[in-house]
Amino acid sequence: DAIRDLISGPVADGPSTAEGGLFAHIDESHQVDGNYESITTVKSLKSLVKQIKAKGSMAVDTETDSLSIRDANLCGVSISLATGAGYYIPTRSPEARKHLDTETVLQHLKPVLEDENIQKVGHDLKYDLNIFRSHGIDLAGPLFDTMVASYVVDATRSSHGLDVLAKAILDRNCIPLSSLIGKGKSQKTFDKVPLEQAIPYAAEDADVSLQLMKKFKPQIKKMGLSELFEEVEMPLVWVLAELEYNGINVDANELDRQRDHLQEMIDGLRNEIAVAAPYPFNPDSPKQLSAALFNKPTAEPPGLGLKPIKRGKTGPSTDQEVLERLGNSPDVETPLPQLVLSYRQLTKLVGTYLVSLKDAMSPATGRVHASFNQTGTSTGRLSSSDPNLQNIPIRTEVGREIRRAFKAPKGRVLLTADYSQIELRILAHLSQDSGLLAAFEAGEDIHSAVAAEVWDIAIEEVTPEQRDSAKMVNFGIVYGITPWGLARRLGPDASVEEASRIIEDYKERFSGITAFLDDCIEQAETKGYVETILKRRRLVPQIHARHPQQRALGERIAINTVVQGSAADLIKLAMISLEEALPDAFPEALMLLQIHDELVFEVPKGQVEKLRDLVVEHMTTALDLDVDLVVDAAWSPTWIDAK
DNA sequence: AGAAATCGCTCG
DNA sequence: GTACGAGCGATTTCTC
Repeated sequence: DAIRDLISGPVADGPSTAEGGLFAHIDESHQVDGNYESITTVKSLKSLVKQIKAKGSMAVDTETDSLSIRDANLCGVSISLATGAGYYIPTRSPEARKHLDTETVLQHLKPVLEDENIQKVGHDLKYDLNIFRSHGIDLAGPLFDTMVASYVVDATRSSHGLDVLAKAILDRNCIPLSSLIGKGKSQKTFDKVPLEQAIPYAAEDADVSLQLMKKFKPQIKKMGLSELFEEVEMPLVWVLAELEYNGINVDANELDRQRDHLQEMIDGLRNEIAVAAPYPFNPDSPKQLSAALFNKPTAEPPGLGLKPIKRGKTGPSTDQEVLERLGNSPDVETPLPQLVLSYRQLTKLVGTYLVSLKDAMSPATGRVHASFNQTGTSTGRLSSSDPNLQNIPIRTEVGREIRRAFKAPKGRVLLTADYSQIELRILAHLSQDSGLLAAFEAGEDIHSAVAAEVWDIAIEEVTPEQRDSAKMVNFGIVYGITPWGLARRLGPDASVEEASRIIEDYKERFSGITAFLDDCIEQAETKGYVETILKRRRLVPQIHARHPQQRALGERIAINTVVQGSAADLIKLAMISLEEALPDAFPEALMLLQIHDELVFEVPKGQVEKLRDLVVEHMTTALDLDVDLVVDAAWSPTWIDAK
């Protein structure tokens, strides 16, 4: 039935390009190093399936004609069962007569792919999982994802790409994909690649992944990371695949309305900027703006002669802080700083969100299917890209409006559930600081409670300013506070000495925190790495740097990674247990997004309160900490009102 | 012409 | 030059 879907269903034909032969050669330095064959008959396919069943595990990889899971067509499946060998089973190529069709191939592979007793080894399996799913195959079995394995072993690697790892760990040069499909404008899709080239390239990927697994598996075990890998990161692969497959519904008309509205205001601002400018310049260019503001009137080009406030690598900065200070300065007459601030805010919204979000909508589903990357951060957090749905505006009114375009389908609502003060609660648990634990125990407003301690006053006496300052301190502690950094954020008039005093008082009042921070640094120094609550590791080589500045960074990294990474561990556990509970309890509910301390679901309106109870329960009990976990939940047809 | 670096801004 | 962790768009600079 699912295969019939594939043929007559909504899956569109891949984009076609007319290029051919431009990159037909294979570079000599990537000599094929393995016994790689294609499988093009039912007989040999059946034989392979038999081997897979006997072996009980398989390395697998898919080739497709698109990176976007929702409109990608399968071009072939690679399988490796033994190091140095691999098979490519083409399903879509320029030489269709020479091989089996997609339906036949999947029909024969389905029993082993869906066999929960056959382990699946692969690189970035989340992608293959979704490709199979969109082709009617529900992959099953224990996973070993070599991309994630690399991440668990060393999260700070600059790349966890298969080719990069092959070079670094196996000392092997893989055939570059670009040698098959080209790059840039003339890039073609994999279905246009001749079999002669596709076979060694594709089979090699499965083989190399299998070889990497054999390196990583003992290493993970030796490092004591098997539980993190098997019980958290591998189960999470399924969850993230689900998020990406689900996508989130976006109202294109709402995006267009907002874009048109903002564009009118932008046009107006451009005119005002032109009037205020000493000479015509491009307001999108920081360099030209810098010249317009800070050049002497006699210089070329002529500027307004304002005094630079800070400088970057290439010249005076024109960032938000600088423009705000200029705008607030009584000696500055020009409206230019304020105009550019508004201009930047609006162009940011139009360019980064309104336009690109609409471009990202899948024609097949009308939804946006972002990537949730499992190996993108050094701390254990997820990241999101293509598009990034973890940085949709919320802090300003006009920005927040964008969330109005995120809309549940008819009859359904979006449910958001976010941890309250998660990093400070983690800090309280890890440090066992009596003051912080007591403050959470009492259910007090945490920033006011800290302010009361620091200034030695009753909590009722805390002024809004003191609370704001304490809030800055609380953030700062988790980031690895410095007097200079705190002073900057306390306001334009705050001195470093003042900030130092506050930090001293804080550290005295919360001595358990101080000891914890010192312990993080000491761990980094003695072991070379720090650990989160689930034993996730991050190497901190900066801790032994000779430059004091780099070393100070190492200390801040050590502190922040333990707290931020532990919070990431916690929500990952919650996601896994929720994803397990959902199909039975709420078969119509979908998990859509994770935003570091928040989860977003879509559910029929009538079920939302029951779902909220389940979500809150799983999130608050994901780990048993010495502080209570508090989760705030809200729902609405649109994201903007789910607050 | 395309890649890489820089700047600035969005989020937790 | 400075608080931690990310991704992305526009411009500018570098490289082929």
